[in-house]
Amino acid sequence: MPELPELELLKNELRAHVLGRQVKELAVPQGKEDACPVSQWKAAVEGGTVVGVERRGKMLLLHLDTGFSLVVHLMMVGQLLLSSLHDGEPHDACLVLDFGEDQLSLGQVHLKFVRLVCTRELEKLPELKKLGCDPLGEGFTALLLGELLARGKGKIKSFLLDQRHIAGIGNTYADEILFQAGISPTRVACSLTGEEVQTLYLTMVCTLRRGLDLGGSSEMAFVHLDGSRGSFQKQFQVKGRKGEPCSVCSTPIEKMSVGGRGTYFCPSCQV
DNA sequence: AAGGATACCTGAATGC
DNA sequence: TGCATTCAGGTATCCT
Repeated sequence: MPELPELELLKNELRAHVLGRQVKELAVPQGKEDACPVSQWKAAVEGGTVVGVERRGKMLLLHLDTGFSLVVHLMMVGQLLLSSLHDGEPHDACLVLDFGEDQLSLGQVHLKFVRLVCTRELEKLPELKKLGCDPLGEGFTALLLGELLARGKGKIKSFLLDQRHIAGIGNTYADEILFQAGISPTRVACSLTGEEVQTLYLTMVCTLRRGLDLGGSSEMAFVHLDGSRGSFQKQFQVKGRKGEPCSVCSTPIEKMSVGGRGTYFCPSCQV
């Protein structure tokens, strides 16, 4: 599942490879034309140069000097591939940015999760407006996390997944973070002690950075711009490990449903 | 306003 | 082999 670290890696790769390049053509493959106003999009994108790449939560933003920005959410299975780096099979693209000698293709995701908007109007976009703070951003501190948690009446796992509070954490990282913090996924968010908030803050930042360092998690579909996979999934302590002994106390890892999401945890370490 | 339940979407795995 | 079903976890939306 692409979550914050995976999207952050893609952002860096896009900055390295497509920033400053001009889009010669925007191609919408056959069969996908009905999903977006093709001629409007072509007019807004073609001839434009990529002048900025940003990540907001799990969304990627490509800013063009035409005054428009592409806003993309990869959902669960979306992939971005750059033809000059990736020599495997071409995938089922729904959108292709053609830079002439090189093509960036967006695949496996429905065009309804791609937005083309005026860069000036960007902050009005509801999907962006609702996003909470970024756990790897400058302003994110243990103090701020504590203030957010104090307002949370639901379970801590659901709190972490709610993009309105903190943007970028998904089901996989949430489980790993809570395991590292020794906090049960069913604890009520506002019940965490000051010490637990501090621990949660540190493990959150640490786990996300670790995902970054290991090239992201490719348990399912995530790949880099060149098609290569990350390796963080090999380091999971709880995700997908139901029945296996906990790495700390050897108690079998359990699975339950929290807020309708599969949740792995150690019943002994996490209280 | 916030949280819970539900629906929809995709690919993978499973069953017949 | 191939089709239908189920599951998974993203988001959006409705309801309380």
